Amino acid sequence: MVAAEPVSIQSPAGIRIAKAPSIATSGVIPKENGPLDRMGRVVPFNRGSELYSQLEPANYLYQLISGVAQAYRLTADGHRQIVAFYLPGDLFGFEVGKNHTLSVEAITYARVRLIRSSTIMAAALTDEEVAHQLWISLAHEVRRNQEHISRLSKTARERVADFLWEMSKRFPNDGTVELPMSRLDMADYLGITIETVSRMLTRLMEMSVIKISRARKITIQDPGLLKRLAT
Amino acid sequence: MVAAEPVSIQSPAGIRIAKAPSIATSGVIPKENGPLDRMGRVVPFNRGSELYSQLEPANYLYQLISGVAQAYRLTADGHRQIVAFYLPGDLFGFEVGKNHTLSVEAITYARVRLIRSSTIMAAALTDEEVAHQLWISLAHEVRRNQEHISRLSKTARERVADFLWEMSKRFPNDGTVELPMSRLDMADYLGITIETVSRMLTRLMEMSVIKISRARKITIQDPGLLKRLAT
DNA sequence: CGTGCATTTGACAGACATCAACTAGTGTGG
DNA sequence: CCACACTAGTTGATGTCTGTCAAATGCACG
Repeated sequence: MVAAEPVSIQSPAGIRIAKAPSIATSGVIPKENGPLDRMGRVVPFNRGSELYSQLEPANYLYQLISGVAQAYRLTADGHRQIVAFYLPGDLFGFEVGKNHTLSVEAITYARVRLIRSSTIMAAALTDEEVAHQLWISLAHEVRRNQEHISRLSKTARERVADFLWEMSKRFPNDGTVELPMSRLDMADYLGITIETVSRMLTRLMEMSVIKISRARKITIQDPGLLKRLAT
Repeated sequence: MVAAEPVSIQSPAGIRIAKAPSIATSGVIPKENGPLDRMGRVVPFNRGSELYSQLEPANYLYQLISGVAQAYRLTADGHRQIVAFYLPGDLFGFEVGKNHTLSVEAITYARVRLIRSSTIMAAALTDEEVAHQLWISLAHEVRRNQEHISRLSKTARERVADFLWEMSKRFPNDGTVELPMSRLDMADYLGITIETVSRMLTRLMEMSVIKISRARKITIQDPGLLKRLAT
């Protein structure tokens, strides 16, 4: 039962969040009132702590209540590929085999609902709402992955522009985005280097497409052009 | 009812397969005896014909019985990104919205089981086997997409090597692979140009990792090295 | 007000794309 | 059945984009 009690091991409630920058990601509205709300239990994770790890047995499904998490894969040669960012409402952790193939870590303080796979599978057989919710969540994950695949065969500028565009849609705080992730996270997600990410952001700024107040606080000044640059 | 009767419009039974090259993809063993075998109906598609298209209403789920298909997205600037290759047994076509976000076309003659989404969803609520099969298929698609995301942040040589490695696993004809797709298809899947695909294949051949009998008939001579080159 | 990490900027090198020409394999028509 | 035509695939020369290495700057926290 490796993953049975992640809280007590990885993020004891009450511990202050280490090195948390003053980022208002907590302002993201948690998705509410799904049919899963009464299942499982909610567990808090501190920034940087792992929800689960590659090769670990997969017995739970995870629903993000608040905060942001990232799923990544470490290759033998030390490279890290971030496969997805998870936002409130996202359901993840389904596996075809017995074990997880990705690691997932919280990149901000996050509250996560853990539900036993067996429990949810049983519930889906009797409760149409649960089945529907599961279906929608999986289909969403498939679609986001497909979009990311498209993103990864674009130029660096297009990837960065597309990334900002997606983030501005997923964090609907008018035209300003508080990025919860570092440049390195963005780079590992977009399959480019941090230097290239930085350069492309600078170029977008020079083109007056965006305004960079602080490194992680970015305002979309010309959404139309940004979208077009994302192709 | 755009997609209601694809056969009669797109691939009338009895018509000879246009320009079919002498490729033995029909040798791939169709997956057998799933719980879906009695649902829907089986429809033949000729090489090059569309199973469904981007923006079309999504009312069906598709299960490939035999042959090979590819899912792709066309962008405004004319670029084509192939998101996935589907092989016998694969289930696809689930969408979160009302319409498809990808187009899917057969790249060999293919037999495809079409099942109404509403039918299969209803069946999943009463039949545990159907629910399980659906779950497994979706999870497989998620995993394959995740692996493709990893693939797309590698070097060209690694992408090609990884591609060959995957194909040799998915078409288990001992060490020889009959590729059903063109170099252009491979390029659009791997996010590189046909010239680069060709050069990397040549390099792998020069390294004695593979042997290229004909352009699409490739023998893996050194599986260990191929896997290592795929990183 | 420093200290340390995150981010940006610069110079240069390497990988891949592009443009162009050539070769080989496949289907067609005599 | 063979020759031709056409498309698919390969190879070469060159340019551009992105990676790499190095250094400077800025921001958050103590």
